[in-house]
Amino acid sequence: MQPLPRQFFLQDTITVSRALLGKHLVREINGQRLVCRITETEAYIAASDKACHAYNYKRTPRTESMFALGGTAYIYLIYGMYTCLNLVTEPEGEPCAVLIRSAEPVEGGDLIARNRFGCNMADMTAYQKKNFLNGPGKLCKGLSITRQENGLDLTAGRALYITEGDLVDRIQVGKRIGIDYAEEARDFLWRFWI
DNA sequence: TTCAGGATGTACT
DNA sequence: GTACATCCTGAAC
Repeated sequence: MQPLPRQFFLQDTITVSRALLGKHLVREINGQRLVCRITETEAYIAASDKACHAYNYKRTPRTESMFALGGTAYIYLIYGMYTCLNLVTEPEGEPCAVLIRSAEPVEGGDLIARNRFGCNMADMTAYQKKNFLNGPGKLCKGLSITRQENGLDLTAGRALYITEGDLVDRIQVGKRIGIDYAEEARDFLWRFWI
């Protein structure tokens, strides 16, 4: 399966956020292929969004990769111990991105389970199954995504990329999570899930 | 099943 | 020094 092309990521951020639902996120590491289906996303848009790290085009070492053109990975450390994966959107110089909040395994499930819990999928408890990849930090842990992948080109078809997945028809919309500090932006309906 | 609290380090004031 | 696009544990119910 081919990686989605540059053009996909250069679209409007909300459009990309919705379009990413059902797509497959592919992680290649140590010659292994880990694939999961994206089920929840959030949009972050520099120009209008106080919750965006690059709000008002604020450029810092951390936000640098958000300024790259669409199709770049923006990965940062949160709360001192977890990483979050974002896919940069829009043309170069527009620091916008989509946070991948949750997913479900499609291929390489045992390897993902080992990254998460140190056991195969069949040995996971009911609680672990329910909390497998349903959060941005959990997803990165399961797919072995770290800040080393920050700035990576998602269209090159190596290490990390997106492919066509499943068609999706009932998209849910709501407020974003964990950004109560962001004044009016906390009420933007920029979270999408299946 | 829900809830409070702590872990932990980087970015930015 | 403070806040943070989170997650896990343990206790109460």
